[in-house]
Amino acid sequence: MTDKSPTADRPREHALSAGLLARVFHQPSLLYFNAVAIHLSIREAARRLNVASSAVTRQVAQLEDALGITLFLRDKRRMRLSPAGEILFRHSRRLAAPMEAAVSEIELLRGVRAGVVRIGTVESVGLSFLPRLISDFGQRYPRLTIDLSIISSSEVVERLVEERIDIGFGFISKPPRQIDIAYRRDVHIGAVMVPSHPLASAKNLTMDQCLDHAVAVARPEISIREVIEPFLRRPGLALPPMVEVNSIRMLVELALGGHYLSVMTPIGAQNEIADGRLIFKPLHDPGLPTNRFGILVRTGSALHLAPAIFFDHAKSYFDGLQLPGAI
Amino acid sequence: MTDKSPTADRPREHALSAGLLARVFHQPSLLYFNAVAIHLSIREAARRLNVASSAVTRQVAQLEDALGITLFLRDKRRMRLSPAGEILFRHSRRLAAPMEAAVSEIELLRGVRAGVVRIGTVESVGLSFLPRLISDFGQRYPRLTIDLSIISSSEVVERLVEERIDIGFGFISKPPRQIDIAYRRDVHIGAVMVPSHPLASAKNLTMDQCLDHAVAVARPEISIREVIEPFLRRPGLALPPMVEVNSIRMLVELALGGHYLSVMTPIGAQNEIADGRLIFKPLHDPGLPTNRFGILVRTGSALHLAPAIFFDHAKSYFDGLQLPGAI
DNA sequence: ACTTGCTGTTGCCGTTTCGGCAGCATAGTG
DNA sequence: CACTATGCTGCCGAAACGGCAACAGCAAGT
Repeated sequence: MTDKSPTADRPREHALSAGLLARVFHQPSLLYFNAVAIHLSIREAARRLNVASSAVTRQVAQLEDALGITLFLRDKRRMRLSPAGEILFRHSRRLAAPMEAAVSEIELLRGVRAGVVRIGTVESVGLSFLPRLISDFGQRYPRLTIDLSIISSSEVVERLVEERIDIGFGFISKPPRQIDIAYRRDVHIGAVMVPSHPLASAKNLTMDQCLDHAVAVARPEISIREVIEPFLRRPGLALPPMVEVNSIRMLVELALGGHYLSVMTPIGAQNEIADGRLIFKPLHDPGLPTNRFGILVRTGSALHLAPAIFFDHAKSYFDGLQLPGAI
Repeated sequence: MTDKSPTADRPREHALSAGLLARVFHQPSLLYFNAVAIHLSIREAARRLNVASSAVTRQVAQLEDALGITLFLRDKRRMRLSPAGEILFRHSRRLAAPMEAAVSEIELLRGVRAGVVRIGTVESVGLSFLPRLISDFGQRYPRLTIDLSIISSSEVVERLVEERIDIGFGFISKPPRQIDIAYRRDVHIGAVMVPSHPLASAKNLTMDQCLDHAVAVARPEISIREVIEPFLRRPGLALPPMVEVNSIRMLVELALGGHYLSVMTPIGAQNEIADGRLIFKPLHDPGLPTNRFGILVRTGSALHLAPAIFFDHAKSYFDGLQLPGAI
């Protein structure tokens, strides 16, 4: 009797071959049709399939009857695909991939098959979302290795182009041609501060108001800085003392200290925002763009199985996430 | 007995439904698995499938045995998909499309189904390649209507963006974001002239040499003109008398006249080149780009069936074509 | 012209698979 | 407690599959 415990499987003595998968999923008439289409001979197809030629003849005829379509032209001793047969043959080639992909993914799931996903992420995403995402994923796919690098946005792009990572997480608004933002969420830029900050109750907060106070911002090598740079100005007035740091985590800590107001997205501070220790107020400066969070892959080339599964997993994860500050 | 004449079909009294196609192509175990995955109940799946629940139970169990995988978790009276079952279920959704597409295309082929392809093309391609291409296509798909417009390259792009045509043929090197060059061939730009022209025996012909003679070129609204414009210069010397026309056909006629040398690609003159009345000599000016011939579609949105089939047909046609002047 | 070897198809039959019916054990609901 | 629902199993008849033998017709070799 079958074992009913979760994820218990029914061990097979042999791996699942493409031929066996075909027999499991598809009708013999389709299999025999494909074999005849390949060999253009009933007898040769029968030999390859290890069945009698009469079985092949009957199955093909039954398929033609069922569809009401002539699939082969019988020309003396030769079989030729009819135009309709060519069409069916061409489309039926697309049936193998889903089933083989399903089985491969199931084997990954069961730990029968191993794999590696190489990830590059900016710190704010890496420290906030990926731990949970990767933990969920690792439990589900125990034989998968995850190779994670916390790097800058520009280095995410660089490593993707150089094929040193498979998937990138970062804030990039204009990637190079070789990179595709396969998933994107736009997030407001704003001020993160303690609830007791003087600006905590301000309506329609602007950068100019922020600059009346001590401000912490990211250094130029962090991509958000490029976005807010044009707004770090106040004509005719001196800028306040600012702290420039190269860590979003440090911006959060500075805001927690109470003295500084940190200019950032809420990503990286969502825990503190959720439990009330910090608040996030979007900036309303005209022309201030949102920050574009994205999951990045290389353009064109299909992901290998493990990174593809991880990508789907990450996409579903973020789809179901109430991203703070999201539009 | 079946009619063996070419393209004779076996008429059916009813159209082919998705359900019937599923039964024709796929094993009942997969069909019943999918039904249970949808309804999470053996009895409900059985009702929808119009079979006994025992049949469903057995087919699902046989699939699990065949694959060596547990697909459902039986929780008292409830069925839940196992992780492996979720994977198979997700991938099996991709099986319907190829078979339904095959049947739809076959119905187009048989004239059971009608369709329209709206095409926009530049004159040079429209008059030279498309007549044969469309003739072949029309014979194969008798119920398809082809709506052809001969327009400028820029208008090809414009009409694609406005969804007034489905497929465009033209020379565009930098399409807007909404347009994809789904197929491209690069073609040399050069001089078309009669064999008796003084430059007919020139080696490594340049624009400067051409400008020693009477030259015919395209007007600015034809895209090739933009490409060659920077080369229509000779510092310190006067330009020769030039004819500017808005018809590639006219360029060919002018070249045939013997007096003019026409600056163009060989597309539009390939018949005259093939039979020796004209010759084509590529220009060797440093920095002169090739001209990019392309089949254009709208980015992202999938083509409807008829345009998709026409696109495949056109692609195969050009793949098998010895395009004169091609790189 | 004859012979041999190949093709696809058809008749017949045994085996395998499918699915219905009846009944079982168990869980949920009134 | 009674009733209704679930998934599963034993048994059996029907349907489908495929093998064997033979056929008709075509191609190639002698």
